[in-house]
Amino acid sequence: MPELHPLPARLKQVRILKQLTQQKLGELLGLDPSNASARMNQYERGKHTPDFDTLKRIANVLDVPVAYFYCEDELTASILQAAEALSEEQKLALLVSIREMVITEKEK
Amino acid sequence: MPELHPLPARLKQVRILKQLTQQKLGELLGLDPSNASARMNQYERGKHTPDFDTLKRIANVLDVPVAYFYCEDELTASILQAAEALSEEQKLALLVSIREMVITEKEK
DNA sequence: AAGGTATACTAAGGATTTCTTAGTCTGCAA
DNA sequence: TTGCAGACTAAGAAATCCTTAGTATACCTT
Repeated sequence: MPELHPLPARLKQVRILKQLTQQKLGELLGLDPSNASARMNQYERGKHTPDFDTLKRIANVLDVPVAYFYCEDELTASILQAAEALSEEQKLALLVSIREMVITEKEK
Repeated sequence: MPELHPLPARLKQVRILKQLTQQKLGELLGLDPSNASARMNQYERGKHTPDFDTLKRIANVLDVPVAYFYCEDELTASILQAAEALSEEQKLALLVSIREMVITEKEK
């Protein structure tokens, strides 16, 4: 099994949502305009994987956390993205409530 | 700025928590025992970054989601790890409640 | 229909990074 | 002080990514 990387699908989805072309997105990251399209296409088709620095810039431009591109299920990806907007305090409260949910489920 | 990769710190933390040596963890992933220690050390010191397949096997052995290694703050990493134990239904409920939290915060 | 344009996509080689090998270094216990 | 476990590293071999130079596809416009 060659384990499928979640990045290509997530990248495409968010890029389309933000109405950017592969070329334009690449330029916004600061890639050389002469190869921005080629590189972004390679990432989006899963041909190659960006290094962390590039990944971070992609995440910044698309306004999602870096970890978003590594979420293996859709729902977890959405949770992560939504949680980004929370304050530290709210995140802590969230963590506590998730742990309660887990305990509650076990008791069933 | 060379953007710091979150993986080294997270990897070390979970490995220690599970009381594994770099060598032993590498072997559990299926790395060649003759270089398991060297490779795990390189990942943990941030000298090199594992490819997705290796990352996935590390995540499996340590029982955390792959995205955990890409979370840039501690709290978000914990949220992600905790959320793993939830059912699809519970995740959906969680997503809804996060979105409510965001709206509530805005109203202040 | 033909030509133009925008976007997506790709092969191939040079550039860069990782993996393997063969160790050294550090701390601690006998 | 010797031995051992665990952490760590340099350097070359091997693998992967980046750059170049395009082709492919869909959709307009004339």
